[in-house]
Amino acid sequence: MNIFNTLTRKKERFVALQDNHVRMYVCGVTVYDDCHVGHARSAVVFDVLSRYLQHKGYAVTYVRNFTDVDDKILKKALEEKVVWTEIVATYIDAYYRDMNRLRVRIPDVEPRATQHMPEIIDMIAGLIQKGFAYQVENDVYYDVSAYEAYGRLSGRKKDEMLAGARVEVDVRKKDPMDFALWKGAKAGEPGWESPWGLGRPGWHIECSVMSIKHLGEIFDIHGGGKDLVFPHHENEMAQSCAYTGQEFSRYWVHNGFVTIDEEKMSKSLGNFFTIQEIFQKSPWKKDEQGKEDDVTAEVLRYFLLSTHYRSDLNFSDKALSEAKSALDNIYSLFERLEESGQEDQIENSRLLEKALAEFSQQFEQVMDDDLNTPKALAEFQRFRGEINKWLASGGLTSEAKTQALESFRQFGVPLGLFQLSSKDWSFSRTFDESVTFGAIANVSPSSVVDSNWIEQQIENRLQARKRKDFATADKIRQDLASQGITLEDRPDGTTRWKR
RNA sequence: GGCGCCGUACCCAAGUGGCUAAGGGAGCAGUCUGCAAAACUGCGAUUCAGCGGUUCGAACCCGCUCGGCGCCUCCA
Repeated sequence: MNIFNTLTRKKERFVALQDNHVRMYVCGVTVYDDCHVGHARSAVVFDVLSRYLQHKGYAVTYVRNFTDVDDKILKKALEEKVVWTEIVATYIDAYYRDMNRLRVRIPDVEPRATQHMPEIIDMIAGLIQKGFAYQVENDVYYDVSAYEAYGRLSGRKKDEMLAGARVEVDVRKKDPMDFALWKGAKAGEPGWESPWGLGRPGWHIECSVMSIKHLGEIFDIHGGGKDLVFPHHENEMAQSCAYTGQEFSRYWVHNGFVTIDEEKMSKSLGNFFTIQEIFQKSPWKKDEQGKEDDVTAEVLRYFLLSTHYRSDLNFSDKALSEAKSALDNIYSLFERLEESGQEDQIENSRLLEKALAEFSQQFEQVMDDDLNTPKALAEFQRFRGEINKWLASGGLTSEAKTQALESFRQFGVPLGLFQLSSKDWSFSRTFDESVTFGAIANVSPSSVVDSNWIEQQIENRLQARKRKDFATADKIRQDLASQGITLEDRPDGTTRWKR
């Protein structure tokens, strides 16, 4: 497959370092707050990358870290007046909760900075020894002037960046671009024993240490959001290459932002939605059995994959409901494919086989092209259209239907889509257009009109229809409609309602 | 100030040198239905922000202009 490499700024043919084994490292999160949709995107994108590599037959070793000691965590602990480790525990739990709901697979290794202190200290000591780092009081800095390739990943030159640097420069640093490898502990801060006194690692060093430890000095893929390109990944690469004297990651993969009104979703702008609140406010919630999140997760994943991973993606209620509508079509096809077929429709069934071969070939081709998930979804939709036409013109054999359904499920696996039962999906149709993820806080739509009363009205209407008293039946429908409730009569005689 | 990305139908979004410019949403029409809803079918850009250039040929390459965004500071 081909993948866009930030390092070379072009699509490159992906060749694994070792036969069919792919080693990938993705920067996870700093656990000091709930994750928002931007984090969800990154998680889903790399989830799909790892799934697709597996689909292609690679064995994948996927490492994703937790940054579990850092300034933001300590700040949060002070604000909340709790021990910093409690902040870490709380948000790691929250992270797992969100990732599970999004059906993001758990990586093979999830290392934490605090569990790698001896290795971190070793690497820093090694960098000092090789002349790439220097100590100032209780801090250690990486010396960018000792590493001439600095700026290679992000495509910038040290001098050019200086012009616009808006940061207050620590005068003790040799070069303003030098960054901390080790930070001496100030009073009240946690610290680990080191040759430079009590302290904690700088942000970038942990990823170098943990990727090298778990994947080796050279590995295949290093990923993250595009905001990590500079300075995080630039620094990681500089210190790793300086330390090992070799290449570090061979392919650097970065996903685009999630935006709100075309502006980057971020904590500082305050324009973010947490994954948790998306699920809580979801209009597609079901009330029973803990399955309530499946539909929302499916919608969110479809939405996140409907734009190419390197482009920015604008988040809105409208975009989510469009994803829901697109999925409705797929799942309603599933319902029809689950019904028994017409055994004499051999010709259509033969055409289906041909279309299926073409679909699977197209799917791989577009996914091979830098993980073109929007096009992959378009291929699914196109295939759906073809099947519908055969279904409308005579039908398909039961065998063909089963085969078609299984293809959707099989090729849905790399995307983490199309795995729900059509039944679970169809009973989720409770979309309420008045629900706005941002505006409506804790108003449950069902609190407006009592559902028991609605059920009673539906029963009354059913009786009226049985007597062929359509005037009464229609009046009941209209009354409900005036309160924003739509009724839907099913072929099996039951009536479904939605607000 | 430096570096970079983007601008495709009413909306979202693929396509990045040559077959009819994918797909989804919305809309409209039809099928189905007691009526509806849902679903299904059909319709929909002579045109790709604007201008100029390269080329036998450009939405795709080059230049300029306009508009939007990002990184250079913690950030997925």
